[in-house]
This record gives sequence, structure tokens and C-alpha cells, in this order.
Amino acid sequence: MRYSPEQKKTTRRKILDAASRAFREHGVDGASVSEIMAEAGLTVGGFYRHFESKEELFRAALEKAMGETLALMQDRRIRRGDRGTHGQEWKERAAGLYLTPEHRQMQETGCPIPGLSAEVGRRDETTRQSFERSLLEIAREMALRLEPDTSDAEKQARARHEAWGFLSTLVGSLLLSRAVDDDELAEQILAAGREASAR
Amino acid sequence: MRYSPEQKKTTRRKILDAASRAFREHGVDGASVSEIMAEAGLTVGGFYRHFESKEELFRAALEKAMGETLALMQDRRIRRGDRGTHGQEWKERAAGLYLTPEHRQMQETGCPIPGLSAEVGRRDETTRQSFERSLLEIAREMALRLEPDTSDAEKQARARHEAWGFLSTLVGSLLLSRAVDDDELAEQILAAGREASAR
DNA sequence: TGTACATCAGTGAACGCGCGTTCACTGATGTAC
DNA sequence: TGTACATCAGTGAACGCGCGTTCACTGATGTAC
Repeated sequence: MRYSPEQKKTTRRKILDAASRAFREHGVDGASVSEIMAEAGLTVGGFYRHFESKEELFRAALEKAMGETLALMQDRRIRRGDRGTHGQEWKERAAGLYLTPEHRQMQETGCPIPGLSAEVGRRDETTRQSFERSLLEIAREMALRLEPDTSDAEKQARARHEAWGFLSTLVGSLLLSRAVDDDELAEQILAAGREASAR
Repeated sequence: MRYSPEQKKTTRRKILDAASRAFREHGVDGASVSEIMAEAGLTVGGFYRHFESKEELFRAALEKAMGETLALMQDRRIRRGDRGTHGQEWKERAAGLYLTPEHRQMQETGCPIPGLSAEVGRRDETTRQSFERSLLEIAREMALRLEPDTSDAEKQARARHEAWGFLSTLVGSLLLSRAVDDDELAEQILAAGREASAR
């Protein structure tokens, strides 16, 4: 077999997609390269034609998952034909979409931040920096939704600050709801998160 | 060698202490039983005289670490000779102690919730239930600090609700600050968490 | 009180297993003439 | 346009390693008489 370079890109995308789901669901150590390749419809040996190591795969898969989360925030704005909701109204809508029992169960396709941030914190500089870049894009987008007036730098700085607080509450609440066994308690935690984050 | 049963308890405590630090620092898969035993001044073989599996050790070590966090909250109250601060004032003090650069660096001895909740979420019922019990104790203690009037059940329910939101913000903020590489950005995230959590 | 025996905490080597990575190979497709 | 050769994506077995766990052993201390 030789490439069409088209074909190679498609395969890479398949591996990345399988990896980004597997890492979210099982964590880095819980997802093996063989399993990921099988999920992508391939065998292990071919892996190193696409990535130089599992660590590089993790970085790329995480970046992809973070990109999906960002795209969700942006899509919602675009789809509405206008600039969408803003400020307080947006916060409530966003928290209402993020802090749900469905998202709690949907680790594999949901936001990677609650489930993978702790792992990122234990990895090397390169991986942490890569995650940091994605996180900054998300915070920037959030700030824009909190304060659409981009002409006032002071206002944007305050919005960025608010965005970090808002994101912390969303992430913490989903994280705790997932760590707990009882579904009712989990829902209480999510409800408390919805309320606290929108304040 | 035979026991004094005293001696055995001391050894168990040493293993548990080493484990609870190692798991917080390196995660469950990142901390090996051999390393933990070495850290406790022992060799691997003896491990199974004290714990039936690594998973049981994890549960016990996590419970211990959660107990330490709870004790910190309670100690502060007792040490002051009165019932300590409450409500808004307590929130600000607690957030000011929790969301610091020092706590960000101090994974090994700090609060286990940000670093290990995601792992708990991927483990079995038994482990999740054990964590849930510890978490409930912490939420209960927090509710007491937010609303010391225990006679009014309605007030206590609201306080519990507020406690979950408060805890979510603390945990999320520390988690994010640890996942980024840049110290300045980390401090911004912590500052935003301090502000958001105290609202 | 002194002695013989039983217990079992702790040792360190060994076991089996799954992991990330490497490697010789295959064969479809691109390129050179 | 047709043919020979080179490339390299993908295969599947093999490698070395570290892991959790087991096991035969040891010897200090508890218990029985």
C-alpha cells in the first residue's frame, strides 16, 4: 500500500477521533494505543506512521476535543444569525447546557476539561502549554459572550476575569457530579453549579 | 517477625500516609505499589498483609486525605475558641486559603479533590461511594459554616446547596490553575476563583 | 519462671500480563523512462 | 501509452519493561505448658 495523501489524512483523522474519545472516557493510562487503533479500524503497527508517540497523540487528541468545545460555543452564536445572547442571559443558557445529567454521562464526547485537566497537570511542559493555548481560546470566547464590546480594553479584562470564574464553577461542578455514585446527589450538585455559576 | 499489634497499626499508617501522598502527586496509575512501599520504608512483599489490593489502598488513602481536608476546616473553627467565622466572611477566608499559589504547588499534601475526582469518576461503585461519603461530610461542614443555625431545616438545605456551588468553584479553579503552564496565568485563574467563589 | 512451639509481619525473588514501541514484511499506488 | 521500479501506509509478531500480585522463606515475638 502506498498513499494517496488524501487517504493518509483521513486515517490520521480516524485515529485522532478514536483517541480523543478513548482518552476522555478512560483517561490517558486507561486507553491503550492498540485499543485506539482497533477502534479506528486499524492494527497497532501502523500507529507510528502518524504519530511519534502516545504522548504526541494525547496532545493532538486533547487539542481536537478542546477545539470541538470551542466550536460548540461559536456555532451557537453563528447559527442564530445574529451575535446571539450575551452577558447574564448567555451565562444562564451556557450553564444550563453544560451542567446537565446528559453531559455528566457523556464523558466520551463531552467537554474534556473536567476529566483530563488533572492528568494534564501531571504531564510535561509541552503538553501543559498545548492545553493552555486551547484553554485560553475558550476563555477568550467566553469573555466575548460576557462582554461583546471589544473596543473597551478595561471591560474586556474584567470579562476575561469573570470568564475564568465562570469556567471554574462549570468544570468543578461537572467534575464533582461525575465522581459521585448517587444520581440524585449528582443532580443536586449540577443544580447548585447552575445557580452559582450564573450569579 | 511477629506483631505487636501496635507495630502493625503503625506500619499500616505509614503505608497509608505514603500512598495518600503518592496518589495525590502522581495519580493512581502513576504511583506503583513498590514505590509506595519503598517510601514507607518497606519492601513490596509485605503489602498484602495490610491491604487486599491496590484498589483498596486507593480507597483508604483517599479517605485519609479527605479526612485531613475535613479536619483542616474543623480545626480552624475549634482553634479560635468560638465557633469561628461564618457566612460571607468565612467564604472569603476559606477561598483565600484554598486558592493560593502554594496550594497549587502542594499537590502531595493538599486537597485531593481537584487531582483525584476524575479518577474516582472512572472507578467502580465501591470506590465512588466511599469518595461520596467523604465528600458529603465536607459539604455538610461547609454548610454549617455558611449557616450556623441548625434549627432551621430550610436554611440548612439552602446552605448545603450554596456549599456545593462554592466547592465547585474552589475545585474547578485550583484544577485549572494546575493544568496550565504559565504561573502568571495560574495566579489570574486563582484570583478569579477567589472572587467568583465569594460572591 | 523457663522452654518449646506456633504465628505472622516482612523479605525479595518470581510470575504472568499488558503496555508502548520496533521491525521485517506486503502490496497498492506514485513516479521515471 | 506502457512498463519497471521505488515508496511507504498498514500488518502482525516480537521485544523489553514495569506493573500488581504470589510465594517460599525468615526470625522475632506471642502463647501454652
